[in-house]
Amino acid sequence: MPELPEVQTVLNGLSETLKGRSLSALVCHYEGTVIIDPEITRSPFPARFIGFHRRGKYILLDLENDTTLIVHLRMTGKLIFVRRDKERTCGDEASEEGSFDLSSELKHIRATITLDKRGLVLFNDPRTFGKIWLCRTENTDKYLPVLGPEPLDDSFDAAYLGKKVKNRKAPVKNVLLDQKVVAGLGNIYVSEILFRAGVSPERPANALSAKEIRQIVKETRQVLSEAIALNGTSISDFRRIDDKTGEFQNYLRVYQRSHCPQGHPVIRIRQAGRSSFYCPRCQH
DNA sequence: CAATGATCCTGTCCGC
DNA sequence: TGCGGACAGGATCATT
Repeated sequence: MPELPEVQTVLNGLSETLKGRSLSALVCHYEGTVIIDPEITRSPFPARFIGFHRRGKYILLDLENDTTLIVHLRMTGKLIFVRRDKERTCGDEASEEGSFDLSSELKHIRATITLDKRGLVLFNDPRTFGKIWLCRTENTDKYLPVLGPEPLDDSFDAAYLGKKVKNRKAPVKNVLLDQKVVAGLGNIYVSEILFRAGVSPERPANALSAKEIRQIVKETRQVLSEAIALNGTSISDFRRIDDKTGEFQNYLRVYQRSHCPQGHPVIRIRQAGRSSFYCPRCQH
């Protein structure tokens, strides 16, 4: 379930791998996965990648010819870079860390992003929720929903969050998952942030103290920064574009844990149709 | 506008 | 062994 740190990790891999290269074709293998802006009237290909950005959980790849490729991985989306070398016969590549069994992935390839003769990127997505849009760059905002501030930007501060929670009596967990409040958080990181902030996910958002709001902002920054530095959380099947895992799953304190770091039992409740993990002795 | 629930989808897991 | 059902959950839509 890619959230902001996982999306940033994928983007980092893309910008490294695609820099200086061109997009030469975009093929959809599952109806609805690829959406083309009707304002694109003639083929923009080939087009060099000239910008690599992230907004919330959206990946934005700017291309020449005033076009932008937008990718949202949703639940199970995965981008897989496939190198097409002339000589792939030597066995050393297969034994490299990060190699993967492509044949087991082929069943769920929903789109192919063709670069050049030497490589392509496959969009693997078993549950088909993911999307790829190709739009005119000036239309990018029309293809993105309304999103709150980036949690790592200065604009996401206690004053802002205080204002947003003031009229929300829903549990703080639900409010932090709302992408219009803050962009990029998902189920894993909200659980971790609230644990570190010592706040129960069940607390009504409008009942938080100023101190707790400050704490949530601070821990949001901290948790996301740590997770990005560790290339995200590979809890189910998240992988980087070279199939390497992230490392942050080793540092989760409550998400899918039976006990918190203090040794107290972690309980699991259901909120807004999703699991929340928290420690009732550490979080109030 | 806020809150809630259904929906989309398929691999995996559990109980019988 | 196999089958039905629950579950995983990001975003969107409909309803209250």
